[in-house]
Amino acid sequence: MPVSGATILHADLDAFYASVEQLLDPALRGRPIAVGGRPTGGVVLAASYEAKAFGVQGGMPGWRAARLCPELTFVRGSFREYQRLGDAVMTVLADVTPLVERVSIDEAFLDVAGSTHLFGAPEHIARTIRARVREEIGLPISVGAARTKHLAKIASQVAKPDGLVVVTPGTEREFLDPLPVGLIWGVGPVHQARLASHGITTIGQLTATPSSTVERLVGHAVGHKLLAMAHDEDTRRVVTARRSRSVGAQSALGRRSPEPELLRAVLSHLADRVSRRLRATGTAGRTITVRVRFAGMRSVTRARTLSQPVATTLTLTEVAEQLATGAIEEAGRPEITLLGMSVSKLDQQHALQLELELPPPDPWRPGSRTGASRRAVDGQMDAIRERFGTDAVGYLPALMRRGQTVPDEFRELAERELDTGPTTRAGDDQPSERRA
DNA sequence: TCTGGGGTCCTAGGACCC
DNA sequence: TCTGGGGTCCTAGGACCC
Repeated sequence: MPVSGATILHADLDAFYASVEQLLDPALRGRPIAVGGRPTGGVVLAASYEAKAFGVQGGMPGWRAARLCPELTFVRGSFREYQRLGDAVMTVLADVTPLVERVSIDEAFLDVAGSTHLFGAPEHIARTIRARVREEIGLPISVGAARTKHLAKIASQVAKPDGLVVVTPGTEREFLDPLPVGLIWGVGPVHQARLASHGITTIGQLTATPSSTVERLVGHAVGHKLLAMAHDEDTRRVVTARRSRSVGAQSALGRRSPEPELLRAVLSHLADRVSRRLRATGTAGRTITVRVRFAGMRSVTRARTLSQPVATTLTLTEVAEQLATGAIEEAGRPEITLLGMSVSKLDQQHALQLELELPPPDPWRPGSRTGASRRAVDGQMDAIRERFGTDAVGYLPALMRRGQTVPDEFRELAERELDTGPTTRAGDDQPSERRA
């Protein structure tokens, strides 16, 4: 039985966006580059390893990156290429096993327990993957192999850049103990600082700490999960399809006065994006959440749960507008820098049957319509886009466009598929006591 | 001269029901 | 005369991940 081998792989492309840019433009190879952002502002989405050597990181404001690395080259993202090449890598992975769990555009778990008789030991499979991605696609990819997802993920992080780390069963403790707690999935800067305040900086120290202490520091659930990970008790399996629990969209605006026209324009646009994705999968949701960020980075959320699932652009817009207006009034009408909305408590029934005659929040508004005519509007939009393309019609007036900081291609890239397929797991056809 | 956009999960308090 | 306990749902905020 190959069940005790290091049969879970985690494959993670190195500095993905930046590596693609260096692949596409040889003049950028070997140089510190940032994808996204500007020397004066914006946000760096990804940094090449040459840039990381200066301390430049993804998520960092552009002006700070430029200060850290004066010779940094800023490049605009080639988002369509990221999608294409990311998909190509996943195709290589799928040649090894059908049990591939894509976590993001550039990262996936594989369960190769059933593939060893065809392709050899996990370590050999990992080498093959790395060689093929390098030769056929031209990108560096790191791979970790271990008994569990958590350990495989840590191994791939340790392997970076462009490496392979196999955690041989039986050597887990000596591998984990000296590593920093920040490598544990779910330990971010805040928890790391709290643990450090009690002298806990390595995974080994964490395992030696009483659970009551850990839970006091980071909370009950997080503490429990964290200790399970530190003790190498990860039982998660590789899942090939997973349903989303929410669908959302947001947009940074720069500093803007919260005029009703602006709110209406932005929220219509966001509702259109969300509604389109809900419709595409026959989903609707009962809870609508709005986020408003004010100048100074303080942000608030307001939510409302309806008795019926909704999905139409108009209904989402109206509810979101009420929530946002309320939150802004409560705050004393300061300038706003971001608006976002999300729909949750999703219902998998076909959205067409829902939202039958939901009373409009404001029956006196001229734009109010019955459920049927709300759906008809969305259907017409879909038809036009089908024929003439996504940009042929939309809710994005010039009023809002001047705040746009990120190209639409990036938004599309960030959207996760709302997978409706059955959830498949590695090992479903095997005895369930395969793992403790 | 200040920070994107897509998500997940947890916590704590309150409302409400039995 | 003021008193129980459990369960569920909702809301708002926060930490975290890619």
